[in-house]
Amino acid sequence: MDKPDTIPAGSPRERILSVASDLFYNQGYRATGINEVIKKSGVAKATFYSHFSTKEKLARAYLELRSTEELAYMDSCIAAAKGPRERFFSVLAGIGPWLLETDFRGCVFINMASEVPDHVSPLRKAGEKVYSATRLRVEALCRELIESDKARYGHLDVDDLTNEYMLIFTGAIALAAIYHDIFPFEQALQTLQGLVDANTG
Amino acid sequence: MDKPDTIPAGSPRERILSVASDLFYNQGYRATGINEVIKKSGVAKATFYSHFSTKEKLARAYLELRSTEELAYMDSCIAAAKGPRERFFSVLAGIGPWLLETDFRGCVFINMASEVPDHVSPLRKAGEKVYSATRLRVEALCRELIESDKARYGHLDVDDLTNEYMLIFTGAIALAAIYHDIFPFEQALQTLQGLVDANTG
DNA sequence: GTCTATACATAGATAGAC
DNA sequence: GTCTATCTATGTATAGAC
Repeated sequence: MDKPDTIPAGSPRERILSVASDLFYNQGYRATGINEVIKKSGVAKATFYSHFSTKEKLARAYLELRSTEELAYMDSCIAAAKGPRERFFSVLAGIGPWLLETDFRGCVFINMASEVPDHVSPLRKAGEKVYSATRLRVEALCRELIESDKARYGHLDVDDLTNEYMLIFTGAIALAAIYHDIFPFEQALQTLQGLVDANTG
Repeated sequence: MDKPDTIPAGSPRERILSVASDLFYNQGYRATGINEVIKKSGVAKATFYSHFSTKEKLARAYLELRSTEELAYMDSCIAAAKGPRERFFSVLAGIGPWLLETDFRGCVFINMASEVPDHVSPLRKAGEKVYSATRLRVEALCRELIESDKARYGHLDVDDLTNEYMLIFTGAIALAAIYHDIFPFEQALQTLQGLVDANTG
């Protein structure tokens, strides 16, 4: 079960992080033991502890890695989209494939936060940072959309739209995890369309 | 730390459940040991195991208890509200005080799901049930609102509005946990108002 | 870097005396 | 129901030989 039959490539540190990232996310932080990480990484115990002196340090590196990866993925989704309207939807649209890939395991940072009682722990702050960084991107896209067509989107408020976007975005991830299904994501896309297509009287 | 200095009242089973409910929610499911529950409940080990043969059984009872409590709270919020419009907002409005009480620890069921890898576990199904039950209530309130004033709300679709409500509702709880702050809840209320007050052209 | 051994605590769970 | 003792596994972490 925890034999190193498939050891990932790379340096010891990369292997450890890769394995930990997988296990922490897919079976939970506290459910994952250091020994399991060590065995599946194919490193020696001393090697592990030379790179990560405590489990919490490893968890920090895990969250750091995921932050980088997820923001990079988000940026790639934005970059691939053409025009203000498609770009606007791209952040939310991007989580569709991601939900399928991750088998609806939910948000890395919300999941970690639920296992960390101390609300000033660095393990909780990581989530705050990622959501703030996400919000910055969404806000820019909202502004871009509104200014791209004042006649059509001029009635919308950047801050309000950004808030709504973040709520729907986060809600879709959480509900998809609860229902283990893609439908909340589709509802979210539909809702977002309704928000920008509704006219004020 | 785990001494029974404040043992709750009631039968052994009630005491165990009460303590477990507190600990599972506030410090996490896997972070909470059976021994800790036993000590803080002020029961003997054999007594504990006579009521709950495994930790998972205790977790099921915990989720059952929380389901009942939360739906009852929701119903009381609805019942206390006057008129279709206030009733419509009451479900979302009710989580404001709840967020403060729980110190933004997030959703009981999402938190548990994040610690349970097996997506067919009963511990995950409990969350699905509660969200479905919540959705039923929200749907009824949406229908009630729309039919209460066809001129004002007649352009709204019950299913769409319900979907949006659930996304915003869930997103607010998750974001409040991430930010450890009430502001996502306030944004959610504002968003919900915008949804029902916007006119179609 | 590798390996084995081992520390010490705690996990979930059981047994037996009262 | 109570109590203490104990089992076995696993947790995090350290030490020492190679």
